[in-house]
Amino acid sequence: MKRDLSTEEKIKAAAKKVFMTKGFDGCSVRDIAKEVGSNVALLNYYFRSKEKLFELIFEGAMSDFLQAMIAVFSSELTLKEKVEQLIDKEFSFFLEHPELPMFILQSLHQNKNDAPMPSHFLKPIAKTGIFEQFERAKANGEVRDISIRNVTLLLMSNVHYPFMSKKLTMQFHGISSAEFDDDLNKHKEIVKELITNYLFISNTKE
Amino acid sequence: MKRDLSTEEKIKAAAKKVFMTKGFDGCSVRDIAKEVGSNVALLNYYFRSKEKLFELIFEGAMSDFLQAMIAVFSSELTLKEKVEQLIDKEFSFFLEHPELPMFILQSLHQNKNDAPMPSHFLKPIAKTGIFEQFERAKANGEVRDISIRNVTLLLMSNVHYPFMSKKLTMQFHGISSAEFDDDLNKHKEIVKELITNYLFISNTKE
DNA sequence: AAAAAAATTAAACACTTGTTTAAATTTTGC
DNA sequence: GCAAAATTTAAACAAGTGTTTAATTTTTTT
Repeated sequence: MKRDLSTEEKIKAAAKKVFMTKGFDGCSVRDIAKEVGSNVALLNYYFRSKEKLFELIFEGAMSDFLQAMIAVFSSELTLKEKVEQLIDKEFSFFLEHPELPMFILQSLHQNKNDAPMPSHFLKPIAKTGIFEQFERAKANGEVRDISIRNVTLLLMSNVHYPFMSKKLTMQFHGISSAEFDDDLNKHKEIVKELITNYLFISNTKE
Repeated sequence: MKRDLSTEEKIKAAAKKVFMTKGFDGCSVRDIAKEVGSNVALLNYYFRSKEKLFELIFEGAMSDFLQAMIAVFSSELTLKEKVEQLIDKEFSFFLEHPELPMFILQSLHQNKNDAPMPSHFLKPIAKTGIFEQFERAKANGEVRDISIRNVTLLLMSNVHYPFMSKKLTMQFHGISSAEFDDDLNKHKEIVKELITNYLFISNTKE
């Protein structure tokens, strides 16, 4: 019946690596097969088609993408602490998966099928109660009058973009990868101060 | 000798449209030929290859990308005014060319040839004297102690990312395109206040 | 150990890819 | 008006695409 499970996993790992770096259109199934050290038929044996394999990888990436967010929001911290932790956690997460923001946005940008984002990605976030906590803090006057959507946009811009723009920024300033990583660390601290100063009217805890 | 010039321009326009929306890997030369209403051989007659045509489009896009920046920096304004104007101008520019940030970053991300950014893109910026103006303001105590590179990263993050993340954000919050555009406008004002407040040290506060 | 099931392979499928060729058409210079 | 040049076209090219087929090897079950 069942044999070594690792073949299927090996294909997924190879597909993830190749899709992430080259994108769906930028690679062939033979690229992935070569990465596995096997042949193309095996890919379709386990995963029906290139597209199905991609969707699987994409959903996994999307899940990773949101995992850090959910972890922070689920904790028992004040809103300000959560914002600070979120920025810290996301930065360290993306330092280990720097291609993720680009992969997600690029995939959504040119998705042939306009399939909406599965709601099971959003529910866990709503379930953390972060939105209610935010509205409460706003009503209490702890937080500036700003929509949660604009807060999200602010956070995502400052946390995701730097990892997407590494090549552009390095070339723009003529700096090395190491120098860019230094800038990234400074950026993290700047963003933390910048956003908390802007959002939170006083230091009083919730 | 020479005939109607517009054929070459029509091909460039079609190529720009197709490359922008689908990316280099995501389209075929026949897609572009169909957009022109002609056949594939004509593309290579004018532009040798798909790659050469793409490079042309990319350089043009890159030039557009920096044009607003240069225009603002060349003016005779204070640093604070320049920052505010830059944000305004970039937002209205990208409202008309919303695919540009994604196209630039995606193209740089998976450029097979690791050709560096041509220096003739950067010289015009340096030539505006904006860097010197910034260092002077820092020495005068008008501006916080922060590197120009971090200021750039801050500005680009908050100005470019929103346009790249439209699909993600719309799906994330379940909002319409019009609602997103509203958020975008609010974001612009938020970013202006956020960044100027952070960067520029007021006399009273000191 | 034999039979059945699962996993893996090489080869072929039909189709698309970027590019080139050579012929046809249009424009230009005289 | 005519030849030369420039433009446009259809067709072909070899190589690459995702997928399928059928045969082979390996594993599991009996």
